[in-house]
Amino acid sequence: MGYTIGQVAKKTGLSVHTLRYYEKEGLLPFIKKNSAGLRVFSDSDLGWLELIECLKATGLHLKGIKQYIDWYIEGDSTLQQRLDMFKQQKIRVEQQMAELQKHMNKINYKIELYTKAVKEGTLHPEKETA
Amino acid sequence: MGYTIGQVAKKTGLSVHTLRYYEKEGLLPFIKKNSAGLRVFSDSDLGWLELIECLKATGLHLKGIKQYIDWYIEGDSTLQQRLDMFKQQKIRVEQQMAELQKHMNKINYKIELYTKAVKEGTLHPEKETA
DNA sequence: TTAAGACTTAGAGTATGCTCTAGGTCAAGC
DNA sequence: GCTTGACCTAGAGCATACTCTAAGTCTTAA
Repeated sequence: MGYTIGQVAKKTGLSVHTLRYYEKEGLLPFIKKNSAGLRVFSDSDLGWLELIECLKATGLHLKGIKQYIDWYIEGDSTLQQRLDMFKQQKIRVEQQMAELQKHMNKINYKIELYTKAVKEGTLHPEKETA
Repeated sequence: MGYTIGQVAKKTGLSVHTLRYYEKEGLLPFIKKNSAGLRVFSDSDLGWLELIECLKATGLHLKGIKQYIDWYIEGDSTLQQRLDMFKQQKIRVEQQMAELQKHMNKINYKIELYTKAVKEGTLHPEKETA
């Protein structure tokens, strides 16, 4: 039930460097080291990495993620802060989804436009810029 | 039908510095300058800025955006490349949407979990890590 | 006519998030 | 015993995308 840093790198797609960097930044405070000083990642550590990815991908910086982890370590006195953070994050994701849909519409329009243009061999720039 | 750089900054939320930076990087090659050397942004330039934002927000780097603009300038011989780029971008957006939905699920789960925990005054860490 | 305020260029500086290097330890296999 | 390969630390270096500074111009209004 323990993984080396190399195994975790393969599993997650993160580099060994990045994993060490995350630990240095306080994002992986639960990793054990064995007698030889080697990191031993547990399944729970993999869970933390998943959460880090989730928060990062939804717009939180490493600092914000560290804040959450610090709250987690602090214990039950920070439950409300953590809940608020996830609620805030939810709002962000909803905004991101709406934005993404708008961008998708624009891209679909461009695909239509360029599909026609490729067929005709020319784009009429007086009708379409950008 | 012309805007100063300051007006465009206000309209778009980008900084004056960023607008000049974009121009320097070749992302705004159609901006005119008046006799005093001041930039005069047209509505078409605002359109380009919208497209830049769209491509940036969907994962293209400024280099990739510049590539598109260079193709645009090159003319009809690059119609296929431009179409392919938008198609590629569409695939990316679809992936991003799927990812975002997964993250949303995780966040919703956390909100449920922490809502309960706040009510009860404690989170049971043996059941939930990260 | 002079001061404010928005603009100009060239180029330096910064924040974020890696990414790599140097120099070293340790365990396994030939 | 020696090499290989994965690991270690500390710290330097890098890419991206800004962000700011210095020094100067131009327009407008008191």
